Amino acid sequence: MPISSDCRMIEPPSPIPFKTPPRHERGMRDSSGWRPTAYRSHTIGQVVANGADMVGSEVTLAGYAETVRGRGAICFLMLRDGTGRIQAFLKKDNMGEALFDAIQSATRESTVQVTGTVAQKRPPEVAEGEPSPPPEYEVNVSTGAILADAAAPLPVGVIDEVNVGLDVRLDNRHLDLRRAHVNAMFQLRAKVLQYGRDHLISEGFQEINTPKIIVAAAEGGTNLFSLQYFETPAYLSQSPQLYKQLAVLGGLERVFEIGPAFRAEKHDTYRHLNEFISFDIEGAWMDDEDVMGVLERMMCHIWSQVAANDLDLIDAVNVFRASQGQDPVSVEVPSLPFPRIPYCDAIDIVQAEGGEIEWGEDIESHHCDIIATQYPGFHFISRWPMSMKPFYIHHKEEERGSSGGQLSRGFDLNYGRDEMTSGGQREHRVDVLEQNLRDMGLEPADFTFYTDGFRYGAPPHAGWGLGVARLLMVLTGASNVREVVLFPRDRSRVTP
RNA sequence: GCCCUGAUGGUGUAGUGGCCUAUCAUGCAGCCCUGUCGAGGCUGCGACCCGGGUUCAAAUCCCGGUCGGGGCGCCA
Repeated sequence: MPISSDCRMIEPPSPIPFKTPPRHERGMRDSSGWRPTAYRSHTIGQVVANGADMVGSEVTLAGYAETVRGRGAICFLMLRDGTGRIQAFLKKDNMGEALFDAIQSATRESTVQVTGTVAQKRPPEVAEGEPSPPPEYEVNVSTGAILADAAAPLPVGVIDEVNVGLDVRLDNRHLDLRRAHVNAMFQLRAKVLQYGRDHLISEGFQEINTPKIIVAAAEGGTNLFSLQYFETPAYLSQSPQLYKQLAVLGGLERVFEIGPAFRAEKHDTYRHLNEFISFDIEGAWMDDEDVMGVLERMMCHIWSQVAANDLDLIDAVNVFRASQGQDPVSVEVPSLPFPRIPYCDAIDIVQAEGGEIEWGEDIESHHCDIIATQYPGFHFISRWPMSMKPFYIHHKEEERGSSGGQLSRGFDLNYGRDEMTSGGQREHRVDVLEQNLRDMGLEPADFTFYTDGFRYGAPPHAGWGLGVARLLMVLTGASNVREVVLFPRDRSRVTP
């Protein structure tokens, strides 16, 4: 369409003269500090928030055509960008007829640029006795351009209330993301990572990055994806475990990493993916209790910051939930400390409620359901049997379980039935590490890539790994991790 | 890998052997309308996952396949 070739380019940015209240509209970004760009003089959010002061001034806006209501010689275009939503009012008399017709017949979700003057919108008719809504503002368009046409029909409706299957949504994630509640979930994800970072940095942790292409497993157990690294067979990392420990051994004291982990397991559940983002920390001179403290303080910080700053995003999620007949989610800041349930006590709880489990067996999901009835929020399950933990977990000889089995300093953080975090104090004595390997039927000579790091002095240390998507599930009420992962990778999905 | 369950216009659905030339919503297309705002009115468009079988007759029953959903297992 020739019209798209003459879209208006904006002069270079000037200082922003606005004081925008944060988040004027549910789920929209605060753009009060955003500068003009080549394609717009203002964000829609800036005009919506400052409309009263801007009446009569000319603005150029750009966004997605959410709806186009043609009325013959006039036309209402609801324009949306990531910061807000505003009505553009087009009158055939006020602009070129070809442009008017082009915009009036634009398909939904086409991107459109308009230039016009800000005006107060005529108030909608309200029923007798109803209060008039607060004044709103619109743009009386004098010129514009269609930047990119959207094909019709859309595979996923952006404002339709029809519920769309997850598979169709993920195949069209770029469109799915335009939906308010989905967009809000990913804003929340960024906030959770931001607040988590803020908190760890405030406790002296520094951010690191570790390699994801490795030659040997950083730890045993799970299956790895193999690949060819030039002439060498290699794998994708399943955990930063070894590397964050080496960083601590190297004197970085307190480190964290937010990065991908890959596991070639054929699991197919709402809470597992084959590529996921793991939020890991490791700290020197710490034991399991110390890092549990870091974790619960971080959780508390994240939840209280979301409660203070981002409830509009939660609201956006709840609006959608209400349309689907689901209960709203709420942000209840957890109190400190989180309950600590030693493994032995957890077994007692499950047994007392009729669950079948013996000391030394794993606490499975249906057991967690039982525990969660008594501890519905965040809770630690600590001091697991050494036999159930990897060789690098620390133990103290004298700490024995109710049946006499060796306990470890490994712990999990659960919420409800789901495991959020696994962590523990690490074994820093190389001779004990090697004995642990032998106890588990493994050959120390096969693990020198790991144990060699411990031969030159090692601080006692501890750490944990947190599944970011699982945390988001708790915060947003999502029932599947795929909801809160942009482009999830599971057993049957490698695209888009 | 196991058990259960499902596949109908672009999307979400109704439909338990003949009443299906397939329901409804949304969508899409066209027309009318110079202030709509969940716009409205009118007219259209568009679907039974694939292959085989049973039957006079299959969206519907059977078999196989493909692809989903739920539960579980596997999973530091």
